[in-house]
Amino acid sequence: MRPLVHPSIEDITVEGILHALSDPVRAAIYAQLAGSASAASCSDFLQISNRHIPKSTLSQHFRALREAGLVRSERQGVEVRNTSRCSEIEQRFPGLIKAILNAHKVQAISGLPAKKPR
Amino acid sequence: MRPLVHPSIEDITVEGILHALSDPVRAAIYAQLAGSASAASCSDFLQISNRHIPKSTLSQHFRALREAGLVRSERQGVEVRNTSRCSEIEQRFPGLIKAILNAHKVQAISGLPAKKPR
DNA sequence: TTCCATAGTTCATATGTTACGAACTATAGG
DNA sequence: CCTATAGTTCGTAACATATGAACTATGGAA
Repeated sequence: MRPLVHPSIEDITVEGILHALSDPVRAAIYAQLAGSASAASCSDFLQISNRHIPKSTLSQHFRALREAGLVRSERQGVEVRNTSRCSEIEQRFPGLIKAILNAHKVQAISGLPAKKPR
Repeated sequence: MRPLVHPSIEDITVEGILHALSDPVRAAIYAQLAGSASAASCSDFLQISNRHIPKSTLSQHFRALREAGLVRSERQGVEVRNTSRCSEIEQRFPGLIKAILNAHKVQAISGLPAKKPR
């Protein structure tokens, strides 16, 4: 099995970041990771998605995030802990991640059903 | 021939924007349009690219930008003038476009070849 | 009006990318 | 060594993209 490979900070591209986060599943995973600042395993998201996303697909999504340089994955015992590389990316592309996460938040709020007046 | 179709501002999604701008050609076109604030035709970019990009491909790129809600295209005589919808998007997703364009600029300066993500 | 040039779109298709079940690998704990 | 858990890899079907060829739209000239 190949070792988990990560791009160095200078090999991270805007195109790669945008492509990775243009998928709603990956955006949700990344928002979770970046928001909580704590590591999370692949199977944590299997639970969150209520097992609607096959684990092979989830594994590929994590690989995409990893290869775009968005997350760092490290094996810890039987599972793989993923942490966001947001502080590194913030250094290279200031404001980018914050703007994208905020936009996703705005969109989530706007998509909510209008509240019925009482 | 179908009329040029544009999403209304509330139908524009972050995913759509990120996907559209994750392509280096589209990102370059959009940066040009957003930067100059003036309209530009499809064939202007044919010139700029030194005809290395086929016009059918360019046409599809403009369609992608249009359908993502990033540009507005209007026929004016024989050509189609494209303008950036950045002020509308700024209202819906504050700071998003600026952060992305700035990140592309940072990357261009850092000298990395704009590689297309898989 | 007919013809032509320019600008762009659409179509067919070849090539590339993604999703997901099945089979596999890795690790920990009996 | 056996089993369970966590995740990866592989094969392939479904979907997406790039591009040449054919088409449409518009304006101007003959």
